[in-house]
Amino acid sequence: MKKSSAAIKKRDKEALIFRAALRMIKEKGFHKARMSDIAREAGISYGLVYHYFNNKEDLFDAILNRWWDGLFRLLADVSEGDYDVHQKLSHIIDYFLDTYQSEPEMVNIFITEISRSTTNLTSYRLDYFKKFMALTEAVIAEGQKRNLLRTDIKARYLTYMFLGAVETFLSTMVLVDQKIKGGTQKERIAKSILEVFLNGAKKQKTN
Amino acid sequence: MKKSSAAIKKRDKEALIFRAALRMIKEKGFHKARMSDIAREAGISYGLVYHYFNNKEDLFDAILNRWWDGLFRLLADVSEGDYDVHQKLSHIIDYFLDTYQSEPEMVNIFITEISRSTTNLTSYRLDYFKKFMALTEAVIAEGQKRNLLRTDIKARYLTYMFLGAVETFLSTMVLVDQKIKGGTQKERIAKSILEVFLNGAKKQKTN
Amino acid sequence: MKKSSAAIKKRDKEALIFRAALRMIKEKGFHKARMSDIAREAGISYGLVYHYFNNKEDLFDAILNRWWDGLFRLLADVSEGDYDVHQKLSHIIDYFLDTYQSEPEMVNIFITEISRSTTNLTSYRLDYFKKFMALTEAVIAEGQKRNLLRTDIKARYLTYMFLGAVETFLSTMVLVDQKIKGGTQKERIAKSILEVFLNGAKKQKTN
Amino acid sequence: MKKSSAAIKKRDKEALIFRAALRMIKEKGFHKARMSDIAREAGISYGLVYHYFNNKEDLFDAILNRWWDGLFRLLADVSEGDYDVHQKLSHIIDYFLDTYQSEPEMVNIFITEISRSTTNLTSYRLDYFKKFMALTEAVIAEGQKRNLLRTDIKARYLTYMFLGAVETFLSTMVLVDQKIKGGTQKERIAKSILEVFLNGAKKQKTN
DNA sequence: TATGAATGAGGGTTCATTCAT
DNA sequence: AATGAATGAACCCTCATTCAT
Repeated sequence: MKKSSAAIKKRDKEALIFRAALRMIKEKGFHKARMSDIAREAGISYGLVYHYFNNKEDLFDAILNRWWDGLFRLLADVSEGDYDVHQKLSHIIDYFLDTYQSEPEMVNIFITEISRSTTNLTSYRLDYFKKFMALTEAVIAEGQKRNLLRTDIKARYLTYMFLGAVETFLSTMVLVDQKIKGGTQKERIAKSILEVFLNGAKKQKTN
Repeated sequence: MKKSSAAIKKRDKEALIFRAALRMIKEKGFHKARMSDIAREAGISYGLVYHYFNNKEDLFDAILNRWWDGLFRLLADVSEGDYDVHQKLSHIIDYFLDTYQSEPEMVNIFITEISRSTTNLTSYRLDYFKKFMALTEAVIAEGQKRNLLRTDIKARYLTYMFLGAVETFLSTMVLVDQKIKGGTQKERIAKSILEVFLNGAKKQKTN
Repeated sequence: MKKSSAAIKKRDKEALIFRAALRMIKEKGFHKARMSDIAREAGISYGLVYHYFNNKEDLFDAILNRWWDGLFRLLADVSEGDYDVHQKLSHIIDYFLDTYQSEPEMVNIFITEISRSTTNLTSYRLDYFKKFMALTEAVIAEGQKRNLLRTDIKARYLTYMFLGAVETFLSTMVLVDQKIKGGTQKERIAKSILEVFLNGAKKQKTN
Repeated sequence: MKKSSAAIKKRDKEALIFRAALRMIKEKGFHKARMSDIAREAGISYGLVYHYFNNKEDLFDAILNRWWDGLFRLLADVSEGDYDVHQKLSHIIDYFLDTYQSEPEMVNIFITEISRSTTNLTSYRLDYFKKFMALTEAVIAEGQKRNLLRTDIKARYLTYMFLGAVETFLSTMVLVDQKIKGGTQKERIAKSILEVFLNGAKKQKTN
């Protein structure tokens, strides 16, 4: 009992620091977030952070791993599931928007420090990114094979279009620190992204 | 005469430092690019940088201003010009892709340090970003008014879709340091973006 | 009974830590040997070290005391014993070489951290060193008085010569972490030291 | 002119820091001597030390290199010179004693941080030490070959005896921070070392 | 203009020591 | 006795910025 309760405590403190790091890195960016900021935010002493994480880089990696783990799990679920492309893409969109609601800092960091930052980009981090692109591209390509998506445009390009749309919605919300108000707004955004991606922005003549 | 030639010299040296800063910030990011790196890259002593720019922040602002100036000029030209939406959007896409070809560092910095970075974001920098969004949105909204774009989706959302596509194409190229090979590839990318944005990714039944 | 068995246990744990400290200090030096290293080496938690030793300095002192105690006991035995100088010096040499065989860490620490280190030198530690020198000098001086050693050179200088030889043999072995292989090598070394110290390095004419 | 005078200034400041480092490392040892101590001792600001030396380790290496350079030069001179063994050994002794008079900190550091410290011992530093031993041994071995030194004891052991004597004289002086008073004391010490090393400590019967 | 020496405020990390359990 | 979480004072090093020349 003692051991497991201590283990739980250890986990808790780790999570405490983890969340404080999320907040501070979101607020100041990885570079400007000082270890002392994180410690203060977590309400603990300076040195204790180093009890739980080897160094700043490791703490950052822990955050990245959590992000990628969640995303890859979702992509695996989606890939394996028996959905058509529209549903799969819909799930992906939902995942991003849901995560943005439940863990805005996480998404913020993904957008600002991972998705677009060459600065923090070590090669293995780039690999994660490529894997993410590739998995999404696989979904798109499968849609093309099943004749659900146009084939006159490379799957890769369609992927850019799709993820670009998702990211920019998120980016803008991140940039202005916008909150998604309730489920309705989220659904409207999700629907818009999917709609335009699938059917385009052009006014149909027959409308 | 002397004066003006001195002025030209001053301009030249300023430009020299400016370009060196572009390269270094692209390579290392704003935070990790040291003033001494920039000076070395420019082939001058690092004290001299301070003759031409008050400090690192100012140097960065100079870069941002040049970027925004170019972009706003383009948007102004496009807005005032007598084009339909498709052409206007096409011009915007071309501007980004052309600039990426002629000044890849500039676009790189826009993507990594401006577009997505909350870290470097002072409020006046955010204002520039909002203005950029607003101008693009105006183009889109005008397209809706002229019945060329669907109206069941907010102009803002369509704007996100459009810019998201552009940005993600650029981002990916930036991320892997990809060069655009010749005009054909550029045209194919431009066409893809516009095509999908306007007509969607869905395979048409009657095709 | 309980008490004494507890006392024995206490002694045991103390000895455990002591030996671990010996090994780690030998390996890393006093400064670089962390309390946590010592605890890990001893197989206990690092808080526990502080139950047995007040602090790192005290732990170090415990080591020094053990060293000096052994050495002073030997010197006392030798001084009081009814040996001639040659035998006395021979015993001193043997003591060092024997200890190097049985407790190489101890000798290592003596050489690297005590004998030559002004860094770890508090004044009372210097006193020990002076006492050691003085006791050895007494042996030498007695040899001079008994007309067994030359008197045209100060006893102090002869002492330096003698101890210098012993120390350098040990130092070199310590430096390259050399093991003394068997009793023969030890005897040869001991003989060499004594021989050269007493009779010099010069080739005798009559040889 | 300007350049060379600047170069001289640079050298001067470097030497200033070098000497301050010598003093502080002598006083506190390499580990306890802080970079800030050295800067203060040199009368300059903290960061300037890093203008002249990359880091603490480099500063230490600069000291070591100066020491070994001097010593190896002496040994080369001695080896190549047309002296007999006695004179050669005499020159080596003189070098140590002279250096101790002119640069006591240097010798102190050699004794405390190099000669006996396994802590600061990287492999290339050990190599220097071995080279030093080997060069001295070569002198001794040559003496044996020319029938000037006894051959019944390994050259290596004789070398230990010789260097041990020198080092212990120096060590003791270093330990008690003793100054060599004038040339006479130095000569007496030098004579004692050589005398005892060559002819031994034993009282000659025929005296 | 131009140089690069000089400054010093940080910030990351280590580790002896204390303390609650 | 025993654990290891918690603390925080040091200490190394970086780098934007200033300044004498």
